[in-house]
Amino acid sequence: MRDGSATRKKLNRCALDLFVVKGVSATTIKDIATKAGIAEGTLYRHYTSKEELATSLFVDSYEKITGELKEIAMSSDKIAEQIKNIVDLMCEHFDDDPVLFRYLLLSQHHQIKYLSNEPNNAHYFFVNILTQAMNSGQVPQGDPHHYASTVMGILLQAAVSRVYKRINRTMKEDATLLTDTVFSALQIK
Amino acid sequence: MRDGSATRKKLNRCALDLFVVKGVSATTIKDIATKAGIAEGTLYRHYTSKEELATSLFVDSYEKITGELKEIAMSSDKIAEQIKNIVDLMCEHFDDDPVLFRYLLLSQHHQIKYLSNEPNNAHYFFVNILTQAMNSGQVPQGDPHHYASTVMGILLQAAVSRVYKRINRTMKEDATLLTDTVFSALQIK
Amino acid sequence: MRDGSATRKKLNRCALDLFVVKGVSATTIKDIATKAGIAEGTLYRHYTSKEELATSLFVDSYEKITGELKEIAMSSDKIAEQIKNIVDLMCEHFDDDPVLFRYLLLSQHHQIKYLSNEPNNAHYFFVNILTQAMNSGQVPQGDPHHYASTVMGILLQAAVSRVYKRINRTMKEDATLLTDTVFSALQIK
Amino acid sequence: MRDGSATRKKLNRCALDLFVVKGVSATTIKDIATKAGIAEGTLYRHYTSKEELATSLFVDSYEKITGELKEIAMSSDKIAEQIKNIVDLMCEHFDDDPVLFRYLLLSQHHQIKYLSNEPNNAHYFFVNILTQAMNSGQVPQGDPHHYASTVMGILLQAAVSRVYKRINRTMKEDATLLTDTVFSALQIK
DNA sequence: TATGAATGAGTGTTCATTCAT
DNA sequence: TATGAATGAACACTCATTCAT
Repeated sequence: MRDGSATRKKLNRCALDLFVVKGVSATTIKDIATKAGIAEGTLYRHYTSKEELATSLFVDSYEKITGELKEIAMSSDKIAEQIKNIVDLMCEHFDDDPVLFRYLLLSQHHQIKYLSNEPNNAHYFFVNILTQAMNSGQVPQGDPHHYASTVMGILLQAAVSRVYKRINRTMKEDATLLTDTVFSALQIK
Repeated sequence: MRDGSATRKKLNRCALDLFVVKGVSATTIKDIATKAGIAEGTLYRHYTSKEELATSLFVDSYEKITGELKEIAMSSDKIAEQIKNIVDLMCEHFDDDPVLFRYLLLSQHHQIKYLSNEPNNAHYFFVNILTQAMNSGQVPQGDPHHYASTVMGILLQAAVSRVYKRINRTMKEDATLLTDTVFSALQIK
Repeated sequence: MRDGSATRKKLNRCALDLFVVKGVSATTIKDIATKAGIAEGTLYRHYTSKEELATSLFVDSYEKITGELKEIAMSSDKIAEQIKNIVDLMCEHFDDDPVLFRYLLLSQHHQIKYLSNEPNNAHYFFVNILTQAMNSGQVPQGDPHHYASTVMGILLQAAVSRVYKRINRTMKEDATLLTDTVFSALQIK
Repeated sequence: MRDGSATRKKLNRCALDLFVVKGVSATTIKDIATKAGIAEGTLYRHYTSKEELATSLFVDSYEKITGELKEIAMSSDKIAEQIKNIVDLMCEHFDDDPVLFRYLLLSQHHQIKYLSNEPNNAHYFFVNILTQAMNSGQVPQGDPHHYASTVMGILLQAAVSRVYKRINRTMKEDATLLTDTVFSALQIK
């Protein structure tokens, strides 16, 4: 499979680029094959359908990131540290591959049903660590879902603002600013 | 039925419902016609194409809301009042027609190019009022784009959290909470 | 039927113009109605279908002209006079309404089956008078179908050449020239 | 079947047959596909649209014939020889593929705009050689457009008469007769 | 593994025709 | 007689998928 893995890599990247720009259903197999420089039939050596390709791109990355988030959560029990580390992680991921990040944002509504464990998503992850932080008095009492929604909103919209070039700094450059904004919003410290 | 205005209303509502659930390109004319109880050809008496229907639904509502935002901005020069009124307005819109609101959220990435005036969108609206507030010392110095992104993130994600039933209160019920969260995030007052 | 006859006249003329430019099947009811300034449904007060309209326009004029040709044939038994009169008649018709004439030319292949009497068409008309002329020694012996084809070819192509502006004189202006050309081709006189 | 050239050939022939009998716009993709024993989508592997197919069938053959006419024109400067060769060529083409010839006749009015060089058509070809012949005294003075129209009319109507079975001899059988008729009409020799 | 011609169900759209007004 | 909104069958065309090579 020396040959196949290079083809698959090119395939994944080209599909991703097109999915982000045109959307999954508006992207055709022909589009992908042409851009990747392969024949249309070749795609079916790697995926059983376009849908499987789209889902695979989403699930693989989403679960990888979610896994990293969980590790971070367990590395500390101070909410300030946890949030700082999460913000750093997301900034790194966004700067590393903004197209992939954007795909995850755009696809979530349609793909989320394919996750191995639905409530295992980012929102519930934040609910968990914020509930713990509330219980240990690090965050004022309140609805943990409202808090989780607030954190995610601030971070995701920061990414969206970069996609639309409303903000031209990297995420990493604003990591501290974002962390502080989340702290303020949640009245931490 | 001499004039087709009732037909058009039914058409718009059914199309909207389907677009939100399945996405625009996955929704077929047949889907819409069947749900609206009209013939497929009838759609074309009202819109020249499915695309025009999708765009029209977006642009009409988006520009209506943007217009209301502008009025609010001019009704006061105190940022706290402005934000309170904006939050109230968005809460009302969401509760009034969550499906429409969700459509606006989902479509923005593909439809935004059809707006009569692109930088006339919500992000730039917030940039403007926050810049004024910064100049008059009501908000600490900082990047107005970061502030705008933060406000939008908090409000939009609050809507998203309701769409996914992570939060089951109405937006209106949380209007004060949301206003306060925005104030905290921006260190107002 | 004071009102109806004016509508019908406008209808006929607009349909004719469009049929000639775009062809019958490429012309839509909407095209015709718009150009004639009437509603789409109104057409069906006058004709049962688009096909009937197209056929009616063809048959009415074609049979009128064929009738006139027959009268000419009986008005003399000298082939030179007959041909001169026929050429004059066709020149007049063409100059009077080139669009109608062109419609007859273009439609003949598809409409000819609707004529009340198929072999009653122009070709067989010429065959008849030329056979008579051959029998009375006014034209050299030969295949009357070849002669008929030759006469029609010369006259019809003269019309075609005007349609395409390759010749800008009226047909009438060339009536004598055309008559003489036919005489030469058939070795009359 | 690795290459689609056999499919394309069958496609072209079946489309041609149908276009001639029913007209281009009345012929459906389904008609063509069924007759050719292929799937509807297959047509689009060879042509981008029905229109392109229709135009391609016309232009390819028309320009091939025009090219041959030009060669003939240069092979001699005696108008009698030129005309004899042209008539022979057209007779051969007609007898070889009457359906194609008929398609060229029927389509010319709508397709002529797609020719690479409009005045490069048969009419202007005749104008050119007849003008030369007039200048060298081989043909009496006169309007070359009238002469060209006459030649084309005689030849094309001879073909039409065969299409409608008014004349049942092949064109080739009448080649000499047609040549002589043209000579008479133009008063050559 | 890779190809790309072929497939055919399904799509958006058209348009002749109907009918309540 | 005239209207024009509504119809729905039919159309041109698309595209995910298959399969012989």
